[in-house]
Amino acid sequence: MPKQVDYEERRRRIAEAVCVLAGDHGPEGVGLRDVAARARVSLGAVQRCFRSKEEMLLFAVGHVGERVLERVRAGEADGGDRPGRGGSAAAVLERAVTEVALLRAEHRSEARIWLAFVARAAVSPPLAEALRSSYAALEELFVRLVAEAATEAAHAEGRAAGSAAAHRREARALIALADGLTGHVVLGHLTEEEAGSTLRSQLAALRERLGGSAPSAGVPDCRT
Amino acid sequence: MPKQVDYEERRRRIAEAVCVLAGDHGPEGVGLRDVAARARVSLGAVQRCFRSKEEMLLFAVGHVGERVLERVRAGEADGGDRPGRGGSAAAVLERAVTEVALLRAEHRSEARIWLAFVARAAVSPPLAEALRSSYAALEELFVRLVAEAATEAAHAEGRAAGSAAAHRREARALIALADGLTGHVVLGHLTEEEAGSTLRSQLAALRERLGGSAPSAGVPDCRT
DNA sequence: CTTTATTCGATACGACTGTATCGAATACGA
DNA sequence: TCGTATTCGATACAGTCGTATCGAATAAAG
Repeated sequence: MPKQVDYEERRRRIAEAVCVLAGDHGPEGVGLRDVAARARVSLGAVQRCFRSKEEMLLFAVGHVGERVLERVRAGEADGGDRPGRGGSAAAVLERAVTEVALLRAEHRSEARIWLAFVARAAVSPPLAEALRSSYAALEELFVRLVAEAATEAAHAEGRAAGSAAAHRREARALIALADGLTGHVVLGHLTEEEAGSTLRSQLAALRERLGGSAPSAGVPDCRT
Repeated sequence: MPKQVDYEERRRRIAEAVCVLAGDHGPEGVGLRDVAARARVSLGAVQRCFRSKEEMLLFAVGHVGERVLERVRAGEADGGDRPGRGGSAAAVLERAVTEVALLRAEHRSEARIWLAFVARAAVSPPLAEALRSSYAALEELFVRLVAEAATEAAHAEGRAAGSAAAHRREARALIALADGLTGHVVLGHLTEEEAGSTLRSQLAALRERLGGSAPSAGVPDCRT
């Protein structure tokens, strides 16, 4: 038998290279040769790892999606384990949506890649399918977070939490808002701070809503 | 002199062809030859109209942006002229944001194009500049609409309208929400109806917020 | 050591791409 | 009517793309 290689590790490394290049030139702008050079492997190696370019891009977008979802879950665990500390359900939700929005400069590259892949998905059905499953998982996670925040708020004020349908609508709105803000920051229409402020103000409004009909005098509204 | 042609008309026709093709294969996927064939002109004619492909794409995205903004303004005029009818400021705002979200199936192509161009703008600075100016205009328009809706609601309840900064934040959130929903519909993660419902429920929440701190018992919440 | 299955890097190929060039056709000004 | 400036469509060109192919190198099995 020939020299045995760790294909998984290699695929990951190639995916990493794809991400870097796709962030700089868009998914269509990356060539297999550039990827190979960036990943320090030969063109043939790339070809043996992925049957086609499309398959490579598919793997790469899954890679990014997993990383983001992983960070979201990590933030959930940090705040959710000790529900008495500063990590209330509302705080966990805020951290999650901030993570998804990819506002921080260090994640700007991921934001560009994600945006580019979403756009390309409008053309490539298999890519669309991959992204749909990512969003489906994200939505379920957010529905749960919203519901938890709602019961928390409702319990504090002695009211009933909203319906599951309402929670789902709020979750969808949050994800869409985060995605939209991501695009606006990548575009340069909004700065990182402006987008963050917008996001936080909407979260504050959501908290008020979830608490029941009581307007709640002292909600900390974030000015900017 | 040679046969004189209407360049403006030709550029528009070419831009139309670019839009159709870019909607199907993405902006990178359109070739000058395909554009020429679609617009029923020769390759040379396209080259004479636009110095380069980039310039052509720039013109095309401006074309789309103008069409959308035009529709938004048209909806504004329809509802704003008679502020006693069903066209309250809030209704005008709703129509505007719905138009921007490009949810209707007949505008799906425009939605795909816009998404693709936003993604490409992350790579092409001149394209980003063009889109930024489009968003800047859109934001000013929405700030105005939100402010009008706020004064309307505040007057009805005898309270003071919010600050200009608050209105701007709401406007930005609305645009981002609309953009995010556009993407989710194009992707197939949400149906047109789901996105519309999400949008309307957020608008209802915004109306409550703008009315002052009174929770207002009978706001028509739209279930889905 | 020999055999054999597998991976290696390189190179070849055909199909595009955007751009440049060019002679013919055209229609106005003199 | 002649001259000329301009537009026309076609073709040439250099480059890149993704993919296919191929002999050499490699390492486990017999």
